Amino acid sequence: MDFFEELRWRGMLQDSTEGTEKAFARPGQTAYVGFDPTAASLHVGHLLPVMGLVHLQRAGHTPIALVGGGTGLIGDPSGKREERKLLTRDEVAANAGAVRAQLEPFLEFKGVSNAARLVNNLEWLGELSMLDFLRDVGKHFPVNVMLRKDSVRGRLEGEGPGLSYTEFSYLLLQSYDFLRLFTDHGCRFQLGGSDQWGNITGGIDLIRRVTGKKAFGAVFPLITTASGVKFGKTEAGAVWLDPDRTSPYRFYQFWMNTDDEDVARYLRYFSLQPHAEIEGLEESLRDRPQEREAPEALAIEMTRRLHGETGLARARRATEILFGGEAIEGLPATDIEDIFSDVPSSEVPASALEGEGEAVVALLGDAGVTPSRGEARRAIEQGGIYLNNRRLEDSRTRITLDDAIEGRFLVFRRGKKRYHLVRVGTGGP
RNA sequence: GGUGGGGUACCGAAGCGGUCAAACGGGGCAGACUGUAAAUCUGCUGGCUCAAGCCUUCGUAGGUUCGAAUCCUACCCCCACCA
Repeated sequence: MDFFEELRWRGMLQDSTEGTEKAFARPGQTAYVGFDPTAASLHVGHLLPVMGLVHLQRAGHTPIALVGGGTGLIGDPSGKREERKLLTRDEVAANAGAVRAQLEPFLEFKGVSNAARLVNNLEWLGELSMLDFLRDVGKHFPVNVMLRKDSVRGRLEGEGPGLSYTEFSYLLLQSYDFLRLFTDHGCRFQLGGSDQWGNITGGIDLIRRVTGKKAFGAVFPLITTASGVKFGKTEAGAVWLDPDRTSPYRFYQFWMNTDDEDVARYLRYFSLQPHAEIEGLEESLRDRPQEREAPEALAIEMTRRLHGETGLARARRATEILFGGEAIEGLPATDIEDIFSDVPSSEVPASALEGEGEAVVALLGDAGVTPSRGEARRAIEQGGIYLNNRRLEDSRTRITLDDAIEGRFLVFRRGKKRYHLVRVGTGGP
């Protein structure tokens, strides 16, 4: 199965420019995707273009991941309603380094003939002189055409502050990137999210005007969720690839919690299992959804790929304890420490729990389990708070050292699955 | 620049001198049901408090009044039509 058929089977092809499929039919093509380092970590929303590169490489082509160390300094107006604040050079450089590391688990960067390459557009954009740029690149961009791009038009017609000259210029920079990759790396293809269509065709036009040659582009669909929430968002915020921001446990849980309606689509997007395997999971989802094979397989595969066997094992272990309904009191404190290392935690001095102890609502409010003491009281009265997996019955309960497991940990749970670990301090104020 | 209409809690939107912490809808949280799903149903949804109650909130700053989200003054910001 060639690259294009693969994308189609996976529902990953939103649109492509004319002739793209035919051009890809020849082996040994090179294609790129750009990632602007606007944050210190990629998040799951970036994963679809990443998977695009993965499938590209598996089909024998050469992927280039372009890190936008230069374009990240400018800011892409595509899909944005408002002008964004500029990041500093240091921020962008730091972010660019992180992006690079996060792509490693997905792509083969060495040891194969079609090894992935990683380039940073700061290499050429950084030394580009304004006058050269305007003469060599700007001359090829009719402003009337630029004004018709959705990314620009949306900002001009919409309400709000419009669009700065800086962001208006973004299209030229990304187009120039494509031109450079075309000439320097023989890269004829650019892939990206559907919001990148305008930028990609801009590059194709530039390549044609400058070199007279043809380049191609294809875009992936916007990932939707059945609940209408933006893909990759949870109550806790974005789901990051960086384990310091989103622990392997929570990353695993994110996939586990995927709506039934979305699981099949996500499997096709993200799973590298054989097609038959994926189809089998789809069948399982359809015929015996209560067994939850499909979301579990998805969670396992994604967590293993990003965080390795160790990360997966920890996530699984914590999941078993946290959702297996086991009594927490029987566990040794050392296990608790390990299992709950991924869960939000706070600390309380042992002295506060001596004697009369502390009112549970004060503890919950101060620890951030609930936003306020009042809400802690309400939650308890509604049966929504658990201590060491046992429901609290009375909002006037006081917590003493006796409640702590081995005198060290209090495991609170809000609702079905939001845990919080309170460590009992060894002393001090 | 002229004329008219607005700015209410997370969002939308009622209220137009006291009974307003503020209707209603959405969102959020919890409970029941389940499969760590969806849908549905129920409850809660400013803070402190066991509670009575107290404190903060209706664009901003003043004022009138026993009492203001509601009336007056100034200011800021939005929207519509006109120029």
